[in-house]
Amino acid sequence: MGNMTIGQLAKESGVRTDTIRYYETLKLVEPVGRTSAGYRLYDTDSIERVSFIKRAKSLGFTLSDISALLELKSTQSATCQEMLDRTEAKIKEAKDNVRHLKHIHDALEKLASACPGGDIPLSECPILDHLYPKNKAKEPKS
Amino acid sequence: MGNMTIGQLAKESGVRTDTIRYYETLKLVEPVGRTSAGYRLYDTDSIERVSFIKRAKSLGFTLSDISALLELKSTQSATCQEMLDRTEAKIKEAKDNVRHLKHIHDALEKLASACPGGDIPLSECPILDHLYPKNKAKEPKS
DNA sequence: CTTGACCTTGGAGTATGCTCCAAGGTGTAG
DNA sequence: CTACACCTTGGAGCATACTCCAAGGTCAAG
Repeated sequence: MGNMTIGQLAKESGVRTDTIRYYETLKLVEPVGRTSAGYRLYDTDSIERVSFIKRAKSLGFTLSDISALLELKSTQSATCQEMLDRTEAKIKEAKDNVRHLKHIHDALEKLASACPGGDIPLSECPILDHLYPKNKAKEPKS
Repeated sequence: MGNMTIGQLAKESGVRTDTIRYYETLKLVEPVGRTSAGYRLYDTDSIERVSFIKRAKSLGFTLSDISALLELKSTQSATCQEMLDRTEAKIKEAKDNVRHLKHIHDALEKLASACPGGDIPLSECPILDHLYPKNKAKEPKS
């Protein structure tokens, strides 16, 4: 086997040739061989492997995570539990990120709802005043 | 005014001196003057300004956004509406990010719930099979 | 006068995941 | 034989927001 050049693998997997070569430097993919001229050769398994990287990435796994997953996969004694553990760690990460972003979102919403918008001068904007509270610092109630 | 060195400003604002100098290269802060020896001098306004950057950053504004906000702030004719617009753009960004992360989260949850975990060999793991579906490709039902 | 904490500048390094480039070799169609 | 598309390598660049370093000047205490 070894019926595909890097360009063809790129087309099949939807990943650029440069990216595939970059993945090779990270030992995520390896050509199955080389032509006499030095061209990398790949087979259908390579497509699966590159597609796997793509899918895992879309689920939030970093290339470093993926490297670990591929190592795990090639370990004879590896169990489902280990895969589940990694997945759950990623779920926790996603949850934490969602929580953080929601916090930001809510704070922004709160600010926005306090702002009347329109042609009111910026110096009286409650959003800006919250962020940069030096405006109208003190102004006796007289 | 100009009663503070960069180290004191750092302490007051909770931002490192290096970071303040970095912000200076981006024109986000400027010392109000220099000593005869060339030391940067700041005043209490500088604390407000650096604190503003810190707060805006915590709400998801990038340094580039913040640069634009500061420019807006120094514009005479600026209105509340412009601040509100920027805030709402950030809200949309946050929403989009939350949506994306939730999507990832849900996909991961779904995978995790299909996985029994335990000592089952990885070759039979439904998570891995989803990501790298070459396992047990075909196996007649015999 | 020395020590030590502070300040200066310019530039390099970190992390992530590519993306692009130059200079050259290869392979195929007409 | 000549295009032209493809392949090779090594290395640089991008974006973001710092962070650290070296080599040197400054300042206050003892």
